Amino acid sequence: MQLAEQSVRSMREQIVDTLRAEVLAGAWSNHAPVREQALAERFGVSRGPIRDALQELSREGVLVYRPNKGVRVNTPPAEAERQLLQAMRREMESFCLSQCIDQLTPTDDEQLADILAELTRACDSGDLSSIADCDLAMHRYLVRSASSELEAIWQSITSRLLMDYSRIDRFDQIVSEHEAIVEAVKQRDLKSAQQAINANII
Amino acid sequence: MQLAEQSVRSMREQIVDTLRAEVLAGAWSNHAPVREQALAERFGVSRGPIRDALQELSREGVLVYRPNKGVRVNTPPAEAERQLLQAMRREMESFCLSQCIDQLTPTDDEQLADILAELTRACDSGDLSSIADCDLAMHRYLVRSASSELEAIWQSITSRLLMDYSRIDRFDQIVSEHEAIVEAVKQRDLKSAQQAINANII
DNA sequence: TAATTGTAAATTGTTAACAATCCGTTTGAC
DNA sequence: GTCAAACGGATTGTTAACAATTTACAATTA
Repeated sequence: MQLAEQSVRSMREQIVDTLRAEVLAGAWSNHAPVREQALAERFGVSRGPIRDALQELSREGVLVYRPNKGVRVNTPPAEAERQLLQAMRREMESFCLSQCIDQLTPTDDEQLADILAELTRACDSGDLSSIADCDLAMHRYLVRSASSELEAIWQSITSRLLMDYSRIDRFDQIVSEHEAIVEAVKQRDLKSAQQAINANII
Repeated sequence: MQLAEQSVRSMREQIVDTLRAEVLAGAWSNHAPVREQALAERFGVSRGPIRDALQELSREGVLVYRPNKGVRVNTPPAEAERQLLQAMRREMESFCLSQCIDQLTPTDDEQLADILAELTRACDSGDLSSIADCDLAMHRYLVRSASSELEAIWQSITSRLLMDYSRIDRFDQIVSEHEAIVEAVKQRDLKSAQQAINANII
């Protein structure tokens, strides 16, 4: 029953996560409008939860909402904006590390190691969508450990930054950068962890 | 007809703005849950648009959503979080000033002067809710002038900061600080304007 | 032919009814 | 008397139908 409760609750969240991943993976054109009815049939629900999800993604910056015209995929931020957003993201994640690093448990270390393992697997198989998912999952884990409050802001910033995720190459580099993060966190070495995070967010 | 279109469109936005202002003015308890039906009757609409508005305010950090239990007023951020949010807000507004200041027109100067006049009036009459509105309106004007994209993030940060708006005293100081901002902007003096903004965000 | 108006289909916005869940209270067993 | 299960009202979650708006296309006119 707990599981049912969870899944019922997370229906909107589940739709949001699915759609976000698809948009950030570049699966959607930003010219064709997004149709509510089609999504409703695809997910097997009515238009209500779909509208909720689209609204949330609009607020997040992944989609753009226009009155009476539905939503379309947002355009990437301009270069200057992008630099600001990256600076803010670094600031947030450095802060979150400083807040949570001394309260993490071996269980957290395992979770991070699991994410890293999955990221490695994704890089080996070249699954771009999965790589992006794992990459974000690790950063999100650290943000959420520090403050669930900040997670929504972090997501807004990160989603906008990833609207042109042009850095999915150099798989080995992605893996090694995240290895450095996990290792520094495991050692509870704040400075090194912050450096590793800053090196990863480029 | 254009007016009708606008008002129809902004129904949710209107509800959001009204409720946000009330919560930030401290008009709502954070213990009593918010009831959808009551709000629907108050605004003369059905629960649908109300739910949309509550969802948006939840994502913004003003309210907190709990599955099957509705929403309640959020609690203010912890001190460390607050400092991070303030640093981010300064960074955003400084950036927005640098982006927009050279493209502002005399019309913009007038608009800012209007907001300042209203703020002065609100301070004279001691209308706390109106003071907060005008204060935010001026900062929002500058953010929006630089990038409508950033406005949503700015709103998330600012709303959370204002969850304990304890600084509504020293009316004269609020007015003079905003006078300094408007004057520096009018002179197109970026450095001074940024200083004035930083002095105002404390 | 080009522009404009009219019309119908498609789409979004809103509503009210229904289903599922939560919460306080009562009932019953021990 | 105490605790737990069950009942009932209240509230949120979801759905389908209806209203309003947009869009595409055909018909009309200059």
